[in-house]
Amino acid sequence: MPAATPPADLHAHLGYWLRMVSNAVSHSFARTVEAEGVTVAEWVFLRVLFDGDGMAPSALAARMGMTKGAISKLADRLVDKDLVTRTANPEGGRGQTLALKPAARALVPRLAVLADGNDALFFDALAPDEQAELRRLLLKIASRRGLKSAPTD
Amino acid sequence: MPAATPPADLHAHLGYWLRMVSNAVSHSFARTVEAEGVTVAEWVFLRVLFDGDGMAPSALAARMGMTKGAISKLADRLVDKDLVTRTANPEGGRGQTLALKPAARALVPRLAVLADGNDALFFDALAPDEQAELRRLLLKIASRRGLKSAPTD
DNA sequence: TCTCGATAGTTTCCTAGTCAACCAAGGAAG
DNA sequence: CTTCCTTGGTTGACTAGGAAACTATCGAGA
Repeated sequence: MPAATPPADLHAHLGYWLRMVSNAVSHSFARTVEAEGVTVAEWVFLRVLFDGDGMAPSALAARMGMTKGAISKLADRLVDKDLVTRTANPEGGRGQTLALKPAARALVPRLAVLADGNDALFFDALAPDEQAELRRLLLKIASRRGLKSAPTD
Repeated sequence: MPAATPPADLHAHLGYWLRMVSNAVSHSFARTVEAEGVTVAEWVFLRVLFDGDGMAPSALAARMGMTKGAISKLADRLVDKDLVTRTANPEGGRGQTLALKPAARALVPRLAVLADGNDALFFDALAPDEQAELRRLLLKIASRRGLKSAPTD
């Protein structure tokens, strides 16, 4: 009888390559936005708030796929940076509203440009039709698995 | 003149979808291997050591794309779990050798099965030729950007 | 043979998350 | 009206990793 089959190589898994490329893209983007004094999670936070300004933390948590606790701390940081306001429900109840300050509203478009540039940096290695194909495949997996919230890490 | 063009939507970026799918795959895998009492980084560590047993920490760091510090701590944990031995250079010098203990050698194939299963869980949403295409595209990006070390987070 | 620079590993500090316990505040059912 | 359950948000304990300072060793060149 033959020797036991060796365990699958790391490189055999699509998940491996996905993680490798994804990490490289995210890491590069993190370095880039650092110049604007912001983290990737903060960028997502601000971008979500840019449309639909005035959201509850819980809504952001759902939208960003993070826990309430993480959003709470993230909001703290952004308030400290004078980018976001946190206003309690006027009727004294619970529930608060997070909204962008003007500085953030001015910042988001600049960050968007950086995001575009970072995307191009990696995906311009592919021809336009290949980019479209990659998008299609990723969306197919995402929809099959019911993924909907934004990744941030 | 028209209103200023709005900043690109989060979903417009390929990096967004890449991160979303990658995170989902990794998170799912993390949950899975948890049953074997191991983290994803530990799995990669053990798998790398499975071939080429007896490696220096620095070699592992390079191979896994992690810092020396992270490897040092990772090795600590695995030694604590009785999966890895850390032997100092017999000649008293610096440089040490990390190697798998029998328990780890038995564990790796089980983890490999879990890795196979996790990959299938997500990528079976694609037809075989689509899987091949996805692999080709990811490899193309990885090679263009000179990515070579294993991702672990 | 000294010295200095590169290399190997560890350690400390920091960041950014999760998880789970907690503290309201609402609202429904009795 | 009151009791309880649920929901919104904060906090504290914990984890994993990066960066950089630190320690120790090796080796090359004067």
